[in-house]
Amino acid sequence: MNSKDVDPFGRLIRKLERLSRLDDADRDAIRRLPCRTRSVPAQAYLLRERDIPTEYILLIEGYACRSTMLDDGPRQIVSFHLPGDILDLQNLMPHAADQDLQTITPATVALIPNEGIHALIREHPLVGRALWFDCLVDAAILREWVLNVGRRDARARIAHLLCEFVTRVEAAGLATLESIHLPMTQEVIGDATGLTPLHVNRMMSAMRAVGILIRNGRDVRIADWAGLRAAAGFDPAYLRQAA
Amino acid sequence: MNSKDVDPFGRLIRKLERLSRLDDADRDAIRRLPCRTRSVPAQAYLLRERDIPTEYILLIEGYACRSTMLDDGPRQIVSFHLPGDILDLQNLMPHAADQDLQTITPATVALIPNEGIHALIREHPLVGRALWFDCLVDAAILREWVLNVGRRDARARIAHLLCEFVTRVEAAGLATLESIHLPMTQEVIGDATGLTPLHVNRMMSAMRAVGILIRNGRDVRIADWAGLRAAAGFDPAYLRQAA
DNA sequence: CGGTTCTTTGACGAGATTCAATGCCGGTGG
DNA sequence: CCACCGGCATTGAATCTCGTCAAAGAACCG
Repeated sequence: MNSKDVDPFGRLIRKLERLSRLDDADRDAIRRLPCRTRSVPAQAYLLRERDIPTEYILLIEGYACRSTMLDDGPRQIVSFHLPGDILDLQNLMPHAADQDLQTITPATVALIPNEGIHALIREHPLVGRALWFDCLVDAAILREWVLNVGRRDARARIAHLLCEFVTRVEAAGLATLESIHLPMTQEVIGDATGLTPLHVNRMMSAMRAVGILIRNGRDVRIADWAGLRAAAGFDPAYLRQAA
Repeated sequence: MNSKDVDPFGRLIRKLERLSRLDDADRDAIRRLPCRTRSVPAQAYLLRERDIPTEYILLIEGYACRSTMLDDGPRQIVSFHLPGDILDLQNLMPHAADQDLQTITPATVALIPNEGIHALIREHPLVGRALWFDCLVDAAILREWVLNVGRRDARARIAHLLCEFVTRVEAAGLATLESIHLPMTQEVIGDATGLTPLHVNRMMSAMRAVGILIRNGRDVRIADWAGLRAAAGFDPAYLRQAA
């Protein structure tokens, strides 16, 4: 048990403050949110399509994604989530989930009753504003994904995905460029880029061959950040975080 | 000049009320928003990447889209917009535009100074809430687009795009299924689906051949809604509007 | 160690792009 | 009112990227 465990809301607060100002009362209100925390294994479903959620899911540790299955065939991942993300804020508009939420690594989550968040937003407009901004950033990322999947070729698509992920992880203070460990398998990368895992493999091998990536066992790292960025045509402006 | 012209905010108010409750004071506040209206031709840029917007753009008549150009080559359209849509609500978070906004038909827009919208949100929380919900719906549409472009084949992709567009136009009360006229060229459809206009043409010819679409001169209409829906695997739940 | 999951390799096939031309519709001006 | 012009749609053939099939090898887990 380290100090992070006693404040499940630390990363959330830090993220919101990167987007918009909060005052002490706002931070306290967030910290007093009712919640229960759970540990879940990798590949666990946190929420399934058609479920009616009664709690918001705040990711505290580990990585997760949102995905849809196309008639039991191919899967499309539409977003990745980091510690500090509320995974289903869209649940603000009461509705059955229209996608699956799944961990990609072992994770711990905090479950917050709907009414807790609703009261927080009602009584703390600055928090509401920051959460709204967070939704806007998510939407900007989604627009970039449409572009990525729609118009880039396989190599650039994968490179762009990696650039975005690494930038987000770094901005969240979870790792540095050198120490970043990619938690996703080639299959997951394929599901996020609209490619088959086999083709992902070919492209990643090619990027290793030219020295952009290096591998250590199953662990892939970025060897040439400038090269990766160039391959992706990556411009981080849409992520709205100072480099 | 018909009665619609005198209330530029009518469609916006109607859309917001489909998402969340407003009271009389809210509606009045919207109607009193300062604005100037402009007529613009088809294919006109309303905002370009890197512009710093000072006014929100409310679409009053006609159709528009949001797009990005990939290194002066292929274009990706990431959303279509209907009358009643505010085209750059993300401008709530002050930032240079990261995409282009362009009309696809002749259109009329209302330009609303930033501070007008900001004051409206500050003083009318129900309006803020409805606008937030509107952002959530937009995000749901974007997630569906990622899936569309990432995992469906060309025919299903085009069919899905048409289903979504028609459903939105109908829900907004702009036309009925029978009377709908598609305002986009095959090139525009290609830019929205990540396909070349030539391939769009082949797929649309195929759909005409099996009786899903019919053409009258340059005007394409839907002849077999059930068939189109089936070809697309379309489920309108994500649009959050009662059928 | 043994089994499972993830990664890798090679050959082949399909769907989409590209290239090259032609045809059609609709608007404009003589 | 008709002829021309420009944008949009259409067609066919060649090419290429990515997907599919089949199988084996490497890494991690207990």
